[in-house]
Amino acid sequence: MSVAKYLKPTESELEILQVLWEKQNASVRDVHEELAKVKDVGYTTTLKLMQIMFEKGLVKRDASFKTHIYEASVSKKKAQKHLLKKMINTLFSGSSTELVIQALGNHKTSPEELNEIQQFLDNLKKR
Amino acid sequence: MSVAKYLKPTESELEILQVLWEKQNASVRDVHEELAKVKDVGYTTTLKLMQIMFEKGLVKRDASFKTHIYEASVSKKKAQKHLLKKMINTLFSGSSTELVIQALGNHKTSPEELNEIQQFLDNLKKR
DNA sequence: CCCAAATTACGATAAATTTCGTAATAAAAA
DNA sequence: TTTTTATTACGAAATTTATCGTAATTTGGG
Repeated sequence: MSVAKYLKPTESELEILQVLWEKQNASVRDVHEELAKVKDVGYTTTLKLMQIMFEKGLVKRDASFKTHIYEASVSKKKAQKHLLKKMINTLFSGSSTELVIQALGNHKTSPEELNEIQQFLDNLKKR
Repeated sequence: MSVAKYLKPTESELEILQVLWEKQNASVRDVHEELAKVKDVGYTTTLKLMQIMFEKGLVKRDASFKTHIYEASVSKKKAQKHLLKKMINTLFSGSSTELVIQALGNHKTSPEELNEIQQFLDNLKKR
């Protein structure tokens, strides 16, 4: 196996993970109501997706009560790290510098944020 | 329509675009041989995918000869811009700074590259 | 205890993606 | 010209993802 399945969320799965990362843990209804704000989708669709995610190991759940409580089994940071790396490799010839420059160039970044990044760079160089 | 289809390449389509961006233009065989280096896949599969990409408008092709010559119809830069933006929104709460720090933190970046980025930042601040 | 409301389980279907075999076509070689 | 070789076209099947209706289950209220 090249990469574990839980690091390859689909679009819909990622949307659900978003909610779980934000709320820490949530029932299907909680998640569904968040999704329903921005998406026209049925409750059982969300339920089914979350059940599948459970089978894949993408989420954990506490089933001791009628209403199961779900939680992401991958941290947001880990997912970010993995997907970012993948993007750097597939779209930026493996160069994180290229990606950084692209990211800063395309989006308007405030002076405060630029300072923050510069400070971060300075710290990196010190090591 | 929310987003044009050509900005939503699938995994396999992205692999093919990689090759086309690198080679500028290429026949199905050219592309296939590149893919075959890293992937076990049949020739007609690559062909079919490229035909579908043509129908979607993801690639252009010159069919005046028997062997059609393909070319990406989206620039690498444009695809980078779009997919990066999408990732920032879905995974980094819309903050490019967050993404940048994550990207630099996770990958070992050489002092030369760090300097390059700093220079880039300085130029950004001047405007 | 029984019922109503909410939830999960299940299964079927649809849609999109990926795969490849076979046939048709074109070009090059003999 | 005939044969061989390479390529494209076509269509079907397999796989993955997304959708939702209906049935079964659980639980809290009356």
